[in-house]
Amino acid sequence: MRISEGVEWGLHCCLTLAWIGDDEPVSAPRLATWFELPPAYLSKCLQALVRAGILSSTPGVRGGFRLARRPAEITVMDVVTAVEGPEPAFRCTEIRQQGPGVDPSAPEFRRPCAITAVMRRAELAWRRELAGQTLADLMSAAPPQAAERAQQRHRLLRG
Amino acid sequence: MRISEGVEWGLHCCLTLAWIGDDEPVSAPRLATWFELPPAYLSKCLQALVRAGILSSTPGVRGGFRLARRPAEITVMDVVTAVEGPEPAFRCTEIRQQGPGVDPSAPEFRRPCAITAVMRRAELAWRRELAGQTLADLMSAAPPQAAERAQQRHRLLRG
DNA sequence: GCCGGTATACTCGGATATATTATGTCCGAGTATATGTGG
DNA sequence: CCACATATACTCGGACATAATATATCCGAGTATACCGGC
Repeated sequence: MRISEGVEWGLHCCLTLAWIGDDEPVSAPRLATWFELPPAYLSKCLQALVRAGILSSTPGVRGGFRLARRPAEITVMDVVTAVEGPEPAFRCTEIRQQGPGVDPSAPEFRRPCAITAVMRRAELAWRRELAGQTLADLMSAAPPQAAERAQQRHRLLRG
Repeated sequence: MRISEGVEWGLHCCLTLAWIGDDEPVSAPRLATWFELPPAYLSKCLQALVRAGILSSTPGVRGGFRLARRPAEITVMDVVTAVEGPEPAFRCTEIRQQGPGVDPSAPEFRRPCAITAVMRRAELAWRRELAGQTLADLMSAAPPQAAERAQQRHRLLRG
């Protein structure tokens, strides 16, 4: 089990965009040099965020990405789901119905097995935590230097 | 993000072993035909459970695996950790310290970033749920037919 | 009939391949800007 | 000097390679059983 790096990248980029504000978009190569990340692959992750409606992209020579909603309306869960996909981490393959001498149409199999129930409940608790934190919460939780650095860098790279 | 199938297999096998009882061990090939799983790979997963102290293995012609502790002393978290490994799912690579014009020795970097904190908290909630459920809980949550089928199959395959 | 030695069949355990997924790269379509030109 | 057409540089977006990991397989070391021969 392993959360892809794109999640971390996406969260940091969203936070950066939140600090910069909506005045003008930031391009993927700029964000990549920002964090020393491979530009093309970061672009791929940002595209996923656009498809999820978290970011909005504007093409053109001064285009780039910006937040599609206000920071208080974007949860960490939204970003994680956008990058990782909506499927649950634990996927029951119903091996309890396999093997010799088992009737898959038995009524006991109408309900999910106890193992799946526990795993789903745990994953729900995980999602609940992530859904309870918005980008606005992260902004206030981070040290002030982080916001300053973001805005400073923005002015710097903007030229 | 995706939990490996070995977790599901390990949990089902542990539950089966709990129902069968400690009177005699069950071999990996037998458990494999049980659930129609690849025997060698299932063996690999069971070995991980042995290394974690969840199962005890006995070699020899009538050997196999059995629970090393009582079902009430084995949590779902134990099994998941044994199969998936102890590392957290989210691994912060500290990209906040990367990029031009950042001093990695700045005091603000002594504390983990807000993103990592949220991800860790969520993962902790996930682990807490899994640690709160033992094999004994699963046994009582499952329908009675499951326990019956396990014992019946055990007698059947034992010959 | 009983005991000891031996061969055997079955077990786990780790080293070795393959498949799938995540990571990384590349190039084309499109757009706002800057430039040059004519009026 | 102003308006317009055009060329351009930069953007996103998706199709195409590579690397890492999960999945699957194989074979060797070891042990309890079963068998066989001797006493």
